[in-house]
Amino acid sequence: MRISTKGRYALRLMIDLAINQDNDPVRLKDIAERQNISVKYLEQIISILSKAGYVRSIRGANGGYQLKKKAAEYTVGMILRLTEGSLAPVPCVEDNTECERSEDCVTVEIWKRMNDAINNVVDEITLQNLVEWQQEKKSRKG
Amino acid sequence: MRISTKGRYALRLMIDLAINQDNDPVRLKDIAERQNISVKYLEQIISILSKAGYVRSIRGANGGYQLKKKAAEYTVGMILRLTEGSLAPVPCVEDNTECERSEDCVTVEIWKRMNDAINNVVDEITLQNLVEWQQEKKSRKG
DNA sequence: AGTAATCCTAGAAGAATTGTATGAAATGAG
DNA sequence: CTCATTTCATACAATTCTTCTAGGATTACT
Repeated sequence: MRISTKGRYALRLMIDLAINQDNDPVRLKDIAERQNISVKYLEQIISILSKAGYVRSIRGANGGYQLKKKAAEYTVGMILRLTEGSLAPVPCVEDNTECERSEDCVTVEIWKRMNDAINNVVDEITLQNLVEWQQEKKSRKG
Repeated sequence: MRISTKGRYALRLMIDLAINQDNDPVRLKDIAERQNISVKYLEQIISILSKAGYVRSIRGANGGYQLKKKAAEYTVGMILRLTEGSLAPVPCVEDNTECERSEDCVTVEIWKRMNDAINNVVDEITLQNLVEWQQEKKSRKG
């Protein structure tokens, strides 16, 4: 049960955007270097974030990306669900689609609790939290 | 981030074994019918459980499988981890293998919390709990 | 001996993951 | 206007994972 690189890279991308959010838009090229991810793969990932309206893109020379809203307004859950598709351990707990075995199914109680536990974590952590953790870590190091 | 059929079937298999645990060993054929899973796939799954010592197998005619221990002694976590491989959202939190980015990594905090949350759920639910839930459900249904 | 069960290994079809590759479109700079 | 730089769009390819199916070997009860 793994989070894929897509979701993990999306998080790092968003953190990078949040940290390097000055006046100028941030180029994918720079993010790619800092995060050690290929530009081409990042393009695909940010395209998802862009279509969802999470980031603003500026095309052409001196172009790049910016967060649309403040870092505190993005939760980890929003970002992961968007890029990963779903965080539910089984399909039936994410959209309450009943399966044909639901009459006899006891395991669904496991998945519900698991789902709640996961959501509790990812919906409570914001991008802002991550930025602060990053800065604390940096200051302790340096 | 899904639990695969392997893990889900393993759970249903173990629940079925726990419920139909009388004197006689339970045949895969019967479990397959009750759970609507192919015998051949069940063979592979129970082989994992058997090698781990979770079930006892009796070969030959009138053979089948039995739980080795009491249902209360198996947690959902034990069964899922065995069959799924790992429940950790990323590799680095399951065995504390440091990745080369750990110096700068803030997302690891997310994965740690997620991991703890998941483990909290699966390690607290026992096979016995599931059996009881099943029976309650059945009695409510009539 | 025959039947019914587990045991073992191989493999196959399809989907998901993790990217690359190619080029088009937009835009600022000179 | 042209060039360099950047985003945008789409295709596809290699690898792994998932989800089984198949065939036969082994064991043991009757």
